[in-house]
Amino acid sequence: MSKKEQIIKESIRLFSEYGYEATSMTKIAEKVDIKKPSLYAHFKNKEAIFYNAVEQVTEEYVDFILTTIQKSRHLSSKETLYNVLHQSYTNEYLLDFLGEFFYRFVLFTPYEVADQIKPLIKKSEEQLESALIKIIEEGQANREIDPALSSHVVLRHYLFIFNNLDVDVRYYSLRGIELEQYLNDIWSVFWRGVKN
Amino acid sequence: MSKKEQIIKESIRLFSEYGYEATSMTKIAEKVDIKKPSLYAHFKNKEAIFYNAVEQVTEEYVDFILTTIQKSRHLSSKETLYNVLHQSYTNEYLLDFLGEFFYRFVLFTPYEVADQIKPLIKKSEEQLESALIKIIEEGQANREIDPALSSHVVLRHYLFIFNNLDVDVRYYSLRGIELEQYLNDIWSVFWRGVKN
DNA sequence: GTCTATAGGGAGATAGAC
DNA sequence: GTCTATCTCCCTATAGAC
Repeated sequence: MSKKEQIIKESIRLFSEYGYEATSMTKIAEKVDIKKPSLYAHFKNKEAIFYNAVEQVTEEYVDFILTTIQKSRHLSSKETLYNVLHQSYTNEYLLDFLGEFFYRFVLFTPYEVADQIKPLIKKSEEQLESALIKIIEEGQANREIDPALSSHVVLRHYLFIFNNLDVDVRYYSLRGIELEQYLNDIWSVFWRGVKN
Repeated sequence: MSKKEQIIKESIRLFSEYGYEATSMTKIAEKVDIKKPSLYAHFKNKEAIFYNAVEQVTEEYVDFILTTIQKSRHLSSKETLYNVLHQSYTNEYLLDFLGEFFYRFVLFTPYEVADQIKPLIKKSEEQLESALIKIIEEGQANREIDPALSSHVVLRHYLFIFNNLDVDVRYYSLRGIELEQYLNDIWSVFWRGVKN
């Protein structure tokens, strides 16, 4: 792994744990075992490191979800929707590094870099939404999901769960069986609420 | 309003907008029209200001919810649960100042002050949960809510909505009719999912 | 309680040798 | 690309006069 890649990798961890302001260039340099000024040979400034970190995280995040959807293509809409949730929350790398970072900065974007990173996040959202709405509409065509419901209402609640489970998982430090139970509780009410 | 109260009031706004680290003592001092060192006549340090801010926000937040529940006592469980959500998200003060602050620091507590403020937040959660579980169990006794569901599963989904709507409202900048629509979409799937 | 002045430290960033 | 040395700025916090 090149120094540049190492810097991104370690900065993702630091930014997620401490936040943007509280992550100093010195700390990043220590993690990749160089001195602070050497960072500037790889990136123009701290904002550039952050931008590259966001870019990598959103790409990996979207890739993971789209791949999971692909793999579930032969299953019912119910199973696909459940799998996407389940896989997202039982994959440790996704949960511990990408997810932590993604949600911290989606929710509370540092002022100085907001303009730069908002387009990156918006793009990732659009990719996910267009993949999910297809599955929901297929489910309605199959009569798995109540066709009387607007597909956008179903998508809205699903995305609501998808996005915010992350918040709860982190907040309550849910792992293993507890996480599984939590996911199933939330899912069961959702599915009762949309099934045909 | 005393200077001390002014400091808390303005610091709540600043902390919510910029976060803990990015809110400096100088900015707080400017907002209350004194010089930075004068702040130290009122509070020991920045952490103390933050602690007092959290304390005030959690108290006002819980008070508001418990009062709303009280006022809805003569209504059905369905109406009470809906009202609590609706009132919380159509009250501007709650949404713009208390909510913004509360969720920012519930989700991403600054390292240095985490140990101090976590008990404050935990207490507020417990107060809300014990009030809500009563309403849900009443609803099951009345046959409004499916008694076959565990009341804790219902509470979990309700709290999930209650807590995380805030995240979405802020993220999508939902206001007025859009917010109303969003709330109703989420509510409709939830109620379909728990009703008898 | 409020001020001016300042200590002391850490931040981001740059210059220039190797 | 990496380093040492350093600049400049802003931070929290304190000393001490009024």
